[in-house]
Amino acid sequence: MNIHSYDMVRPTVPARGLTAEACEVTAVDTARVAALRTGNLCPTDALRLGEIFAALGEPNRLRILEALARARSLCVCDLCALLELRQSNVSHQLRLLRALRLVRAERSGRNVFYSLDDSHVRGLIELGLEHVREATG
Amino acid sequence: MNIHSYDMVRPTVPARGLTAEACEVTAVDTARVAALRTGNLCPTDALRLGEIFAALGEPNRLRILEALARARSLCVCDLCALLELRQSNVSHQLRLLRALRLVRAERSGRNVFYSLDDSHVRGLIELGLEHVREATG
DNA sequence: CAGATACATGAACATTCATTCATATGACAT
DNA sequence: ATGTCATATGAATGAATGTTCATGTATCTG
Repeated sequence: MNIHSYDMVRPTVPARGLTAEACEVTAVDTARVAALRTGNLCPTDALRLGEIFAALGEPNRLRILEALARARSLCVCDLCALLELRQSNVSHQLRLLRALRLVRAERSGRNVFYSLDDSHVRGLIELGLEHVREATG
Repeated sequence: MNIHSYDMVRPTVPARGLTAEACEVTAVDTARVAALRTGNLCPTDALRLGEIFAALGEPNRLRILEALARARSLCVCDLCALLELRQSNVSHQLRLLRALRLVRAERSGRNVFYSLDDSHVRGLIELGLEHVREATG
């Protein structure tokens, strides 16, 4: 995922591996495939969706989001302390999460407090946990 | 995310960047941080959860899952044709998705048909899309 | 203003990981 | 058995990206 396009500049080149490739397979149910092609997820939605999941797929970002889901809001230094991560690291992750509108920043004096900018994140984490806990058994 | 541990061998070393790090911050709300520490997401759940999201965070895997969500089941070659990906590529992705119990394989003659092994995946995709479509506006 | 604190950011580095090629396995037909 | 088709897998490689260091910016204090 071209996740480092968080400077809000959408990538102009197709994401890695999304270039058209030859399909070397012969026994294809052509009709079915054609039918599925219509009703496809539109490319930009697919791209954004992938970015969201990629953001959640990084352990430290996930921990940040999970922490913010429990605490209503936390400043950067509290996140550093809680997660035992370098301030620089946390700031970089927060920048990405901000760009994806997953978190929101609010300045208060010298501190910047972050909170979830989205009700869906909590839901995604919970739904994911359900799967994990079922699959583990 | 240590996603290439899909040989079902859980990594014995901590994932990248999860090693304990010094926290160089001074002005921490210690009480609050301590309170948040309890009730934390347990490490193994966090790891698995990250793996799930990382799996969904890769464009081609996401496209595979989205295709399987619409079609009830598809063989590898149909997936290749639909997504215009190399067979080898698709097989590798499917292997990962299998290991995470996101898809299920069923052999039928020479073909192997894949389907979603999990009701949550559909939900995760839908929830993610909701966010994307809101945030885009 | 000078110094300190909290956070942001750029560049560099190290690692992960997606994709490909080559090849192996498994199933069916002849 | 031999050949072909469908899929799986190992190794290699190139690109993406997480983390760190060094430094910059903003806010408060004295």
